[in-house]
Amino acid sequence: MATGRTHRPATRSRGIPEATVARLPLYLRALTALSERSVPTVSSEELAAAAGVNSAKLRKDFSYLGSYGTRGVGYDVEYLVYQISRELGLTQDWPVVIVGIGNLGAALANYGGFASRGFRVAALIDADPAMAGKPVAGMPVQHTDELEKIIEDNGVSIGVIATPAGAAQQVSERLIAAGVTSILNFAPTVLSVPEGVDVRKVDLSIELQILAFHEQRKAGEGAAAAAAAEASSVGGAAPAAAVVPPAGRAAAVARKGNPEGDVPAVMPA
Amino acid sequence: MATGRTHRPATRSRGIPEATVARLPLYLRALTALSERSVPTVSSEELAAAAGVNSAKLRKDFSYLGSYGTRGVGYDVEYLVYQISRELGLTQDWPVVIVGIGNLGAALANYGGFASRGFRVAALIDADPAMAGKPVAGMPVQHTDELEKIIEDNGVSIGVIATPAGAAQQVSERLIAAGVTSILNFAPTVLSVPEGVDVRKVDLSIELQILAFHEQRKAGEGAAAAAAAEASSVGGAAPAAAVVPPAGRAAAVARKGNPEGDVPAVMPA
DNA sequence: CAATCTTTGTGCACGCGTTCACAAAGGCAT
DNA sequence: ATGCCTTTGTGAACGCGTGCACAAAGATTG
Repeated sequence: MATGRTHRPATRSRGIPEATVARLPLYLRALTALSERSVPTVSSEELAAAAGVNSAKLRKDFSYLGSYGTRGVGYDVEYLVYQISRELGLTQDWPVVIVGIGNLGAALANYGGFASRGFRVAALIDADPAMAGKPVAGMPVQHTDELEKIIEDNGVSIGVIATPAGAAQQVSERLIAAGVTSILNFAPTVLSVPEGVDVRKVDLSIELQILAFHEQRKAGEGAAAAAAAEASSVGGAAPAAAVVPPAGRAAAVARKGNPEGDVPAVMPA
Repeated sequence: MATGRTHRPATRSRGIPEATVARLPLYLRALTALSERSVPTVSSEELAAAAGVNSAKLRKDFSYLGSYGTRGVGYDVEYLVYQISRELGLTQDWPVVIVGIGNLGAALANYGGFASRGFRVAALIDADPAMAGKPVAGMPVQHTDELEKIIEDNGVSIGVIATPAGAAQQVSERLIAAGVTSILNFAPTVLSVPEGVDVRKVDLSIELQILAFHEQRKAGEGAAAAAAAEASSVGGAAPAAAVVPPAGRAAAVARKGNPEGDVPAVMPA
């Protein structure tokens, strides 16, 4: 997965642990699938398997919601779907705006599942005047100048930022000033926002780098491990540390141009 | 951020805590920016601010790498960039394949930052025969039949799945069988993979749902809190629990069709 | 109606991650 | 050369999250 929440640990939301909240959508998805197959009840064991988690963890998670299971039987699928949906606030309508209609923004706009769970794309906004009026996903792109008006008129509280990194902070400030209090940020930047505003980040680059780290480890254990691996197992970083010249730096790394700092996680224009 | 890692807690990679690994790309980005501005050194305080974390946490993170800071001065930017890059395995070339060239897959293929940090798109793969040969991001899309050959010929170990949810599991199995050991999954499904394979998931829908949860809480605290909030503060779930009829279920929630279970986080086709 | 069997709900312990706070280290000025 | 001032590196405490393991609860069967 992507990176975790930024800023504002949100301590503990009304008694429901953050970790549990993050899993509820997972359970909901699995439950919805069961519901469509008209399965009446599920045991924690089955559902946990479907969601890819530990059954004890799942039971504990549900216990925070008030646990409506029946011992010896399991959980009522329909009822749980309702409970979780309500807890997540999915029983109401959430208008969202997408700012930055580049490659990624357009892809997001076309995302079908967007509308399904209570989320509705209220507007597509882009700073490029040439984009204004162009239909994307059956909806005309509007110019950034309209941002404030759109937010207020539609009562938007959730904004999606898919702009280049350079514009993200400013866009977030405008969104927040206009009333947005939750932001999903696809731009590769750390947004600094005031207290009370939630930001979640999705960053392809970071995900790949984390995978690369583990990938390198796997490879290192196999063959290359013997390369320079003098058993200096200080439990520390890596064996190569002793090989690297304390001054032989960035040559192989410091890449020219903008490494990726100026475009959102996904973006061409 | 998106959702966290799936399966395989990867215990603790060679002494570097997983949480630290997840932050290294963040530091690297901030350091790269400093490097481009030719800033020679940074203090943990400054860098931490740029990366949006606590300075003590940053220092501890760096201490796992072997800490190359100078007391009273700070860290050498260039050197740190190199160290982190090496630690993340970014000094080598990582060929990746993107499977599922729909809206999202295409957007990912066009992602500029992809190539910059050592990641190189080796191939674009799609199951639709009509897509075969079509150029996307200046590269011809290849048919799924070629998948195994492509993986092996290019020594690909990282795969990106951007297919509909229904195809994801099968695609992952083929990728893994062909030699892929790290997967970045954009499809809204839980992939079950064998030991040793790393999977990270990016799921727009889940992110939005988590934001909605917090958004609802914020709104609830303000006005609606008084609605049915009899001080039944059991520390449990929510006040509304007492309001919901124990049998009045899914009506408002169980949406028809496929809620979003069949398309990747972003995707039209 | 009683016994049995299944499955929930949770007390408890453990480990990771975060944060504080401070001693050690090193540069720099005098 | 000596002392001051800054900043690192880390010991220790704390809190969250996870998972085990089991008692309580209820359905089901005879």
